[in-house]
Amino acid sequence: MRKTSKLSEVAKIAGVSPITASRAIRGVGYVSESARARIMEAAAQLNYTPDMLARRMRGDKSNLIGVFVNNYGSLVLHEVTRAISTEARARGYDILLFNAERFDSPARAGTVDMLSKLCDGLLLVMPNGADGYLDVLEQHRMPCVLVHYDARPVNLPVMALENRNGARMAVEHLLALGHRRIAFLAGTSATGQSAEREKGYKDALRAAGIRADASLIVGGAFNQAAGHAAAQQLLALNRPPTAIFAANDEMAYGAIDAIHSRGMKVPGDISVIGFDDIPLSSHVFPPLTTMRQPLAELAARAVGDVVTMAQGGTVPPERVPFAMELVIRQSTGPAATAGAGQAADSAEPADGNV
Amino acid sequence: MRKTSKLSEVAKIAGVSPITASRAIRGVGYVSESARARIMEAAAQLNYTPDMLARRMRGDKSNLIGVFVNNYGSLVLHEVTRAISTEARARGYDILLFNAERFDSPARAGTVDMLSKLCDGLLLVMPNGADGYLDVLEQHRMPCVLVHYDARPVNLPVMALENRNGARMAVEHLLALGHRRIAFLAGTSATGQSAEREKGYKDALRAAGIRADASLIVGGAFNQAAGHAAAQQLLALNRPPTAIFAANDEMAYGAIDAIHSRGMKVPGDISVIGFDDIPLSSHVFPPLTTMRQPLAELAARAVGDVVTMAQGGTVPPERVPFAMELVIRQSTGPAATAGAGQAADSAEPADGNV
DNA sequence: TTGAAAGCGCTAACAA
DNA sequence: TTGTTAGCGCTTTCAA
Repeated sequence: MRKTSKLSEVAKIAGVSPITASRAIRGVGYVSESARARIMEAAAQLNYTPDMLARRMRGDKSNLIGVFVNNYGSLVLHEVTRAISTEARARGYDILLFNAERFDSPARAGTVDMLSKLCDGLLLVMPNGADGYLDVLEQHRMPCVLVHYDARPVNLPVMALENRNGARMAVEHLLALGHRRIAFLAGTSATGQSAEREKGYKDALRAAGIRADASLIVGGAFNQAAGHAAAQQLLALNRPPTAIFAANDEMAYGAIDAIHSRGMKVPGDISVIGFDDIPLSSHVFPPLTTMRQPLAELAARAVGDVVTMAQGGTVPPERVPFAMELVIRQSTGPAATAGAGQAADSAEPADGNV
Repeated sequence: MRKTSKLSEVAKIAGVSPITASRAIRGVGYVSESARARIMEAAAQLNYTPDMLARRMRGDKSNLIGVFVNNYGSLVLHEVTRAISTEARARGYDILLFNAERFDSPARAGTVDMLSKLCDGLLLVMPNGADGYLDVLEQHRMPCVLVHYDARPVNLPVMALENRNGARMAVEHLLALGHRRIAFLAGTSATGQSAEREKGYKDALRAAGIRADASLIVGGAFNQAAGHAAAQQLLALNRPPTAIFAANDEMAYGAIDAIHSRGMKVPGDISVIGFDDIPLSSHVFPPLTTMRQPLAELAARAVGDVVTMAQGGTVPPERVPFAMELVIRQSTGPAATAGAGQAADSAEPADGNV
């Protein structure tokens, strides 16, 4: 029993031809009761399972949705994937997660190609706008939806956060607290999301009559280490900011660490606001004020759309925007006096987190 | 160019037979220089990529390692997967992540089967000991390694944490701080890990001459919600514990929340220690004391072993143990007085987290 | 140096 | 109701 049994073996035992066995097993077409019984018994005895690879090579459905990502490490990505997975299973599809780093890299080309053949549809999560694979996909008739993408237009359905508007809301929250020197911690440029968030940041400053200060925009990657490094750089300025808007929650964590390790307090000395609202943000210290993304709705729509396409339906290649919501916790507070160079007064850590 | 081009098309353009084209493209066997040149040009022109599905159906390598998991949601799992991914790529393999919930569920059977055919090797992360698929794998000659599994013996290589010993160390830390009423927050029974940790918990108590109190062992799942619920139950006891050992970090977070929302302090009123040391544990409040697992080494060994098997080597079907290390942060402190029913004195929150 | 035949496991289309 | 033929895209004999 070490090797998988094949249809022809089942057929031989049942004393029929392979195609008859195939029919019986799939429950398609005419098969006499007696033959069916014999076949099913033989199949059970041999522990037969159809070879989906072979089926798929013929062009049949696999009921699999490929989720292509560029970075296993990210926590937001983890949340997005989880939401997608839940949604897909609810619709009878399973998820195959593949980390390509870059879909058009020659080393992955074959695999990417194979997986797109294997899967009924594809979800590209946070794809790199510079990735040539996007163009390939436009041309293929492969059902495909982009998620968390806000870069150059692509002729495919795109689920995008309202990055610009959300960022603007975040900065407006800071402005309302009296902050004037507000820094922006930028992420990577890959998906275009960071650039949009930066635009929103500038929108808010402009509307408040504040000139953007180039030295207050730093960053480089959507992770903790980058947030930490960027915050350190900001804290070393002659006139450090009194508030920081991080392009995502993970960067915010890093910034908070950097502030703490300088002996300063959040939000007493510096306020920090993030973006995404991953579940952990209510558990870090201090609980993070951030912009929440409607993860469940976004995943539902994304999966719904690929499934529709996979089943032959049509989905317009439009950008579908999802609104962000401000979640106020305890990492933001009123602006202190002027420059927050030295540890000033400590503020209200408030009560425990839920 | 919408459909993928096939070898026969390349061959036709180059004016050779498919098999010759195949040879040229794979760089195998004799092909005249002129033919080779024509073929390569045709391939480039058609943007040809070999169909790995077809190749694989003939039994060729895919350079893919399938990682089967039961639960996308878990944070530990996320860390494990990330480590595995890094390690695999370093060895020239890519990872295909599949969430089966239960590998032997009839609904997944076909997919699981196909994926095991598709991949050169399999890594089962935190598999369910009750899963019949484990038996199937024993019989297949499929290269396969279990990771984070500590249940019934299986005739396959298993990477296992020193769950029992690690748990004992955790509880000993609590004992050394003067705690006598120590609770255990159990996880799910699926992988056997929780049961082993519970044994270690009892070992430590026994060695300290303390009788285990059944009412102090509660739990049910390896997540925050379960930790929260379990802690609430403990806090409602007539004589609540002064310290809690959670079967993993996520449960510990939940427990800390429950304690906080009762208006009590950690570790002032109750100490909490976790298990795993996921990166976030140094960022929660208070920074979590926990047992660190040697993630990188474990992943390296796991991947190394499947790869060895995939390449024809042999790996003994042994349990490979990995030692845990106590990481003391700020969620554990000296036991207060007797019963910690009411909020007693607040303790040392110490300085900021790194 | 090249190609024809055969087959991986399965099933649609077309007989019988 | 059952079976034969043919083919998905590729590559390993074996022969030319």
